Amino acid sequence: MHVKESVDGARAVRSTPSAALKARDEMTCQVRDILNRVGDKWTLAVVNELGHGRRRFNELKRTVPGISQRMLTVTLRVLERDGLVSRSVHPVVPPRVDYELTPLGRTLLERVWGLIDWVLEHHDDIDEARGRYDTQQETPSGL
Amino acid sequence: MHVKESVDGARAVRSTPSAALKARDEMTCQVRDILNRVGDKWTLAVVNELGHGRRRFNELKRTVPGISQRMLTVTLRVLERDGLVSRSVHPVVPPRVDYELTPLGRTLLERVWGLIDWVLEHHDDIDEARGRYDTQQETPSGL
DNA sequence: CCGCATCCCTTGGGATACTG
DNA sequence: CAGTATCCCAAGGGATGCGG
Repeated sequence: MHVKESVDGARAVRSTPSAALKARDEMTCQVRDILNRVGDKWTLAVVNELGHGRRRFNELKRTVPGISQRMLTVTLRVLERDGLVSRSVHPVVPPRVDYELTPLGRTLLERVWGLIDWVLEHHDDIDEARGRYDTQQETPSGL
Repeated sequence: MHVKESVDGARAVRSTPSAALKARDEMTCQVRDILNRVGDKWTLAVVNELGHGRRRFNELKRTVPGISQRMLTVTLRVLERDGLVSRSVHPVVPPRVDYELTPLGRTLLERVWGLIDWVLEHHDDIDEARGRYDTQQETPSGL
Protein backbone atom coordinates (compact mmCIF):
# COMPACT_ATOMS: atom_id res chain seq x y z
CA MET A 1 0.00 0.00 0.00
CA HIS A 2 2.78 2.39 0.88
CA VAL A 3 4.77 1.60 -2.23
CA LYS A 4 1.94 1.71 -4.68
CA GLU A 5 2.13 5.42 -5.48
CA SER A 6 5.83 5.21 -6.19
CA VAL A 7 5.35 2.36 -8.59
CA ASP A 8 2.51 4.03 -10.40
CA GLY A 9 4.58 7.17 -10.49
CA ALA A 10 7.40 5.35 -12.15
CA ARG A 11 5.26 3.86 -14.87
CA ALA A 12 3.57 7.20 -15.37
CA VAL A 13 6.86 8.95 -15.92
CA ARG A 14 8.00 6.32 -18.33
CA SER A 15 4.99 6.93 -20.55
CA THR A 16 4.63 10.68 -20.01
CA PRO A 17 6.90 12.64 -22.34
CA SER A 18 6.98 16.08 -20.72
CA ALA A 19 6.16 17.30 -17.23
CA ALA A 20 6.94 14.48 -14.85
CA LEU A 21 10.16 13.69 -16.69
CA LYS A 22 12.26 15.54 -14.19
CA ALA A 23 10.72 13.36 -11.52
CA ARG A 24 13.14 10.76 -12.83
CA ASP A 25 15.92 13.14 -11.94
CA GLU A 26 14.55 13.42 -8.43
CA MET A 27 14.43 9.65 -8.18
CA THR A 28 17.89 9.34 -9.57
CA CYS A 29 19.30 10.36 -6.21
CA GLN A 30 17.46 7.53 -4.46
CA VAL A 31 18.27 5.24 -7.33
CA ARG A 32 21.93 6.13 -7.28
CA ASP A 33 21.93 5.41 -3.59
CA ILE A 34 20.75 1.87 -4.31
CA LEU A 35 22.81 1.57 -7.45
CA ASN A 36 25.92 2.42 -5.52
CA ARG A 37 24.93 -0.42 -3.23
CA VAL A 38 24.37 -2.77 -6.15
CA GLY A 39 27.11 -1.41 -8.33
CA ASP A 40 29.97 -1.43 -5.89
CA LYS A 41 32.84 -3.79 -6.32
CA TRP A 42 31.47 -6.86 -4.57
CA THR A 43 27.72 -6.71 -3.97
CA LEU A 44 26.86 -8.16 -7.34
CA ALA A 45 29.16 -11.12 -6.93
CA VAL A 46 27.95 -11.84 -3.40
CA VAL A 47 24.28 -11.52 -4.31
CA ASN A 48 24.85 -13.71 -7.31
CA GLU A 49 26.63 -16.33 -5.23
CA LEU A 50 23.90 -16.26 -2.60
CA GLY A 51 21.48 -16.74 -5.46
CA HIS A 52 22.82 -20.27 -5.56
CA GLY A 53 21.58 -20.85 -2.03
CA ARG A 54 22.51 -20.45 1.65
CA ARG A 55 26.23 -19.95 2.22
CA ARG A 56 28.65 -19.74 5.14
CA PHE A 57 31.13 -16.92 5.56
CA ASN A 58 34.25 -18.74 4.42
CA GLU A 59 32.26 -20.48 1.74
CA LEU A 60 31.55 -17.08 0.25
CA LYS A 61 35.15 -16.05 0.79
CA ARG A 62 36.21 -19.00 -1.34
CA THR A 63 33.55 -18.81 -4.03
CA VAL A 64 33.96 -15.08 -4.55
CA PRO A 65 37.64 -15.42 -5.37
CA GLY A 66 39.19 -11.98 -5.20
CA ILE A 67 37.30 -10.67 -2.18
CA SER A 68 39.10 -9.81 1.03
CA GLN A 69 37.74 -10.78 4.40
CA ARG A 70 37.13 -7.18 5.25
CA MET A 71 35.15 -6.41 2.12
CA LEU A 72 33.09 -9.57 2.46
CA THR A 73 32.15 -8.55 5.97
CA VAL A 74 31.34 -5.01 4.93
CA THR A 75 29.33 -6.12 1.91
CA LEU A 76 27.34 -8.63 3.93
CA ARG A 77 26.63 -6.09 6.68
CA VAL A 78 25.26 -3.60 4.17
CA LEU A 79 23.16 -6.25 2.48
CA GLU A 80 21.87 -7.38 5.85
CA ARG A 81 21.09 -3.82 6.90
CA ASP A 82 19.18 -3.27 3.68
CA GLY A 83 17.15 -6.39 4.35
CA LEU A 84 18.46 -8.15 1.26
CA VAL A 85 20.37 -10.85 3.10
CA SER A 86 19.53 -12.66 6.32
CA ARG A 87 22.19 -13.75 8.76
CA SER A 88 21.74 -16.71 11.05
CA VAL A 89 24.27 -17.38 13.79
CA HIS A 90 24.67 -20.88 15.19
CA PRO A 91 26.33 -20.61 18.61
CA VAL A 92 28.36 -23.76 18.26
CA VAL A 93 31.96 -24.42 19.23
CA PRO A 94 33.47 -23.36 15.94
CA PRO A 95 31.16 -20.43 15.22
CA ARG A 96 28.92 -21.02 12.22
CA VAL A 97 27.13 -18.22 10.41
CA ASP A 98 24.86 -18.69 7.43
CA TYR A 99 23.88 -16.03 4.94
CA GLU A 100 20.89 -16.24 2.67
CA LEU A 101 18.99 -13.99 0.34
CA THR A 102 15.72 -12.72 1.76
CA PRO A 103 12.63 -12.69 -0.47
CA LEU A 104 13.43 -9.02 -1.07
CA GLY A 105 16.95 -9.97 -2.01
CA ARG A 106 15.65 -12.52 -4.47
CA THR A 107 13.55 -9.91 -6.26
CA LEU A 108 16.73 -7.88 -6.59
CA LEU A 109 18.52 -10.91 -7.94
CA GLU A 110 16.00 -11.04 -10.76
CA ARG A 111 16.91 -7.51 -11.80
CA VAL A 112 20.59 -8.21 -11.39
CA TRP A 113 20.23 -11.14 -13.73
CA GLY A 114 18.43 -8.84 -16.12
CA LEU A 115 21.48 -6.60 -16.16
CA ILE A 116 23.79 -9.58 -16.42
CA ASP A 117 21.88 -10.79 -19.44
CA TRP A 118 22.16 -7.36 -21.01
CA VAL A 119 25.89 -7.37 -20.44
CA LEU A 120 26.25 -10.84 -21.92
CA GLU A 121 24.15 -9.86 -24.89
CA HIS A 122 26.06 -6.66 -25.57
CA HIS A 123 29.52 -7.15 -24.16
CA ASP A 124 30.86 -7.90 -27.60
CA ASP A 125 29.31 -4.74 -28.97
CA ILE A 126 30.91 -2.73 -26.21
CA ASP A 127 34.28 -4.36 -26.78
CA GLU A 128 34.07 -3.60 -30.48
CA ALA A 129 33.03 -0.04 -29.77
CA ARG A 130 35.98 0.37 -27.45
CA GLY A 131 38.35 -1.03 -30.00
CA ARG A 132 37.04 1.29 -32.68
CA TYR A 133 37.20 4.29 -30.37
CA ASP A 134 40.72 3.54 -29.19
CA THR A 135 42.20 2.97 -32.65
CA GLN A 136 40.48 6.13 -33.81
CA GLN A 137 42.03 8.11 -30.98
CA GLU A 138 45.60 6.97 -31.51
CA THR A 139 45.49 8.17 -35.16
CA PRO A 140 43.74 11.57 -35.03
CA SER A 141 44.84 12.60 -38.55
CA GLY A 142 48.37 11.61 -39.51
CA LEU A 143 50.61 11.07 -36.49
CA MET B 1 25.29 -14.27 -34.38
CA HIS B 2 28.35 -13.66 -32.31
CA VAL B 3 26.40 -12.92 -29.15
CA LYS B 4 23.98 -15.78 -29.40
CA GLU B 5 26.03 -18.35 -27.53
CA SER B 6 26.57 -15.99 -24.65
CA VAL B 7 22.88 -15.33 -24.32
CA ASP B 8 21.98 -18.98 -24.49
CA GLY B 9 24.74 -19.65 -22.03
CA ALA B 10 23.29 -17.15 -19.62
CA ARG B 11 19.83 -18.63 -19.75
CA ALA B 12 21.30 -22.11 -19.45
CA VAL B 13 23.18 -21.20 -16.30
CA ARG B 14 20.14 -19.61 -14.78
CA SER B 15 18.22 -22.85 -15.09
CA THR B 16 21.05 -25.30 -14.46
CA PRO B 17 21.56 -25.86 -10.75
CA SER B 18 25.02 -27.40 -10.62
CA ALA B 19 27.92 -27.41 -13.04
CA ALA B 20 27.78 -24.21 -15.00
CA LEU B 21 26.91 -22.20 -11.92
CA LYS B 22 30.44 -20.99 -11.47
CA ALA B 23 30.25 -19.69 -15.00
CA ARG B 24 28.25 -16.87 -13.45
CA ASP B 25 31.25 -16.16 -11.29
CA GLU B 26 33.41 -15.96 -14.39
CA MET B 27 30.92 -13.60 -15.96
CA THR B 28 30.77 -11.54 -12.85
CA CYS B 29 34.12 -10.01 -13.71
CA GLN B 30 32.83 -8.83 -17.06
CA VAL B 31 29.58 -7.87 -15.48
CA ARG B 32 31.27 -5.92 -12.73
CA ASP B 33 33.24 -4.13 -15.40
CA ILE B 34 30.02 -2.95 -16.97
CA LEU B 35 28.27 -2.49 -13.66
CA ASN B 36 31.03 -0.20 -12.51
CA ARG B 37 30.34 1.75 -15.66
CA VAL B 38 26.62 1.84 -14.97
CA GLY B 39 26.89 2.07 -11.24
CA ASP B 40 29.34 4.93 -10.93
CA LYS B 41 28.24 8.23 -9.57
CA TRP B 42 26.94 9.87 -12.74
CA THR B 43 26.39 7.42 -15.59
CA LEU B 44 22.88 6.55 -14.50
CA ALA B 45 21.79 10.16 -14.29
CA VAL B 46 23.33 11.04 -17.64
CA VAL B 47 21.91 7.99 -19.41
CA ASN B 48 18.54 8.70 -17.89
CA GLU B 49 18.67 12.34 -18.98
CA LEU B 50 19.73 11.35 -22.48
CA GLY B 51 16.80 8.98 -22.42
CA HIS B 52 14.69 12.10 -22.75
CA GLY B 53 16.34 12.87 -26.09
CA ARG B 54 19.35 14.54 -27.70
CA ARG B 55 21.15 16.98 -25.41
CA ARG B 56 23.93 19.55 -25.62
CA PHE B 57 26.83 19.63 -23.21
CA ASN B 58 25.69 22.53 -21.05
CA GLU B 59 22.15 21.31 -21.26
CA LEU B 60 23.27 18.15 -19.53
CA LYS B 61 25.34 20.14 -17.11
CA ARG B 62 22.21 21.99 -16.10
CA THR B 63 19.77 19.09 -16.04
CA VAL B 64 22.07 16.81 -14.09
CA PRO B 65 22.33 19.27 -11.22
CA GLY B 66 25.22 18.20 -9.03
CA ILE B 67 27.60 17.15 -11.78
CA SER B 68 30.88 18.97 -12.35
CA GLN B 69 32.10 19.89 -15.81
CA ARG B 70 34.95 17.48 -15.46
CA MET B 71 32.82 14.50 -14.48
CA LEU B 72 30.31 15.22 -17.21
CA THR B 73 33.12 15.15 -19.76
CA VAL B 74 34.58 11.98 -18.31
CA THR B 75 31.23 10.23 -18.11
CA LEU B 76 30.31 11.18 -21.66
CA ARG B 77 33.71 10.04 -22.97
CA VAL B 78 33.32 6.65 -21.37
CA LEU B 79 29.78 6.28 -22.65
CA GLU B 80 30.93 7.29 -26.10
CA ARG B 81 33.82 4.88 -25.99
CA ASP B 82 31.49 2.07 -24.99
CA GLY B 83 29.23 2.91 -27.94
CA LEU B 84 26.33 3.82 -25.69
CA VAL B 85 26.28 7.49 -26.58
CA SER B 86 26.97 9.20 -29.89
CA ARG B 87 28.66 12.59 -30.10
CA SER B 88 28.02 14.95 -32.99
CA VAL B 89 30.13 18.08 -33.34
CA HIS B 90 28.79 21.05 -35.29
CA PRO B 91 31.73 23.24 -36.31
CA VAL B 92 29.91 26.52 -35.89
CA VAL B 93 31.07 29.78 -34.35
CA PRO B 94 29.96 28.99 -30.84
CA PRO B 95 30.88 25.31 -30.79
CA ARG B 96 27.88 23.03 -30.56
CA VAL B 97 28.08 19.38 -29.56
CA ASP B 98 25.10 17.08 -29.27
CA TYR B 99 24.97 13.86 -27.33
CA GLU B 100 22.46 11.13 -27.91
CA LEU B 101 21.87 7.57 -26.84
CA THR B 102 22.78 5.04 -29.48
CA PRO B 103 20.42 2.11 -30.11
CA LEU B 104 22.73 0.11 -27.86
CA GLY B 105 22.46 2.80 -25.24
CA ARG B 106 18.69 2.66 -25.43
CA THR B 107 18.66 -1.06 -24.76
CA LEU B 108 20.70 -0.31 -21.67
CA LEU B 109 18.24 2.36 -20.69
CA GLU B 110 15.53 -0.27 -20.61
CA ARG B 111 17.48 -2.29 -18.07
CA VAL B 112 18.30 0.81 -16.11
CA TRP B 113 14.62 1.60 -15.91
CA GLY B 114 14.08 -1.97 -14.77
CA LEU B 115 16.41 -1.35 -11.86
CA ILE B 116 14.87 2.04 -11.19
CA ASP B 117 11.46 0.43 -10.99
CA TRP B 118 12.80 -2.15 -8.57
CA VAL B 119 14.22 0.60 -6.40
CA LEU B 120 10.97 2.53 -6.44
CA GLU B 121 9.04 -0.59 -5.59
CA HIS B 122 11.29 -1.58 -2.73
CA HIS B 123 12.91 1.59 -1.50
CA ASP B 124 10.44 1.77 1.38
CA ASP B 125 11.22 -1.81 2.34
CA ILE B 126 14.91 -1.02 2.36
CA ASP B 127 14.37 2.10 4.43
CA GLU B 128 12.34 0.13 6.94
CA ALA B 129 14.95 -2.60 7.04
CA ARG B 130 17.65 -0.02 7.70
CA GLY B 131 15.60 1.56 10.44
CA ARG B 132 15.04 -1.78 12.10
CA TYR B 133 18.70 -2.73 11.77
CA ASP B 134 19.98 0.58 13.14
CA THR B 135 17.69 0.68 16.17
CA GLN B 136 18.59 -2.93 16.87
CA GLN B 137 22.28 -2.11 16.79
CA GLU B 138 22.12 0.85 19.17
CA THR B 139 20.46 -1.34 21.83
CA PRO B 140 22.37 -4.66 21.78
CA SER B 141 21.03 -5.78 25.18
CA GLY B 142 20.76 -3.04 27.77
CA LEU B 143 23.12 -0.11 27.17
C1' DC C 1 35.56 -20.04 12.28
C1' DC C 2 33.84 -15.43 12.19
C1' DG C 3 34.77 -10.77 11.98
C1' DC C 4 36.29 -6.24 13.90
C1' DA C 5 40.10 -2.62 14.03
C1' DT C 6 44.01 -0.41 12.18
C1' DC C 7 47.07 1.10 8.64
C1' DC C 8 47.88 2.68 4.27
C1' DC C 9 47.69 3.09 -0.62
C1' DT C 10 44.88 3.83 -4.66
C1' DT C 11 41.04 5.77 -6.93
C1' DG C 12 37.06 8.83 -7.64
C1' DG C 13 35.74 12.99 -8.08
C1' DG C 14 35.22 18.26 -6.87
C1' DA C 15 37.25 23.13 -7.65
C1' DT C 16 39.67 25.96 -10.30
C1' DA C 17 42.11 27.89 -14.16
C1' DC C 18 43.26 27.83 -18.95
C1' DT C 19 42.47 26.82 -24.44
C1' DG C 20 40.08 26.57 -29.13
C1' DC D 1 30.23 26.88 -25.71
C1' DA D 2 32.83 22.90 -25.02
C1' DG D 3 36.16 21.18 -23.37
C1' DT D 4 41.37 20.06 -21.14
C1' DA D 5 44.77 20.08 -17.33
C1' DT D 6 46.14 20.46 -12.60
C1' DC D 7 45.56 20.11 -7.85
C1' DC D 8 43.88 18.08 -3.95
C1' DC D 9 40.91 15.85 -0.75
C1' DA D 10 37.87 12.07 0.72
C1' DA D 11 36.17 7.61 0.07
C1' DG D 12 37.11 2.75 -1.41
C1' DG D 13 39.28 -1.05 -0.56
C1' DG D 14 43.50 -4.40 0.37
C1' DA D 15 46.74 -6.39 4.10
C1' DT D 16 47.49 -7.50 8.48
C1' DG D 17 46.80 -8.43 13.29
C1' DC D 18 43.76 -9.14 17.34
C1' DG D 19 39.42 -10.81 19.83
C1' DG D 20 35.13 -13.87 20.68
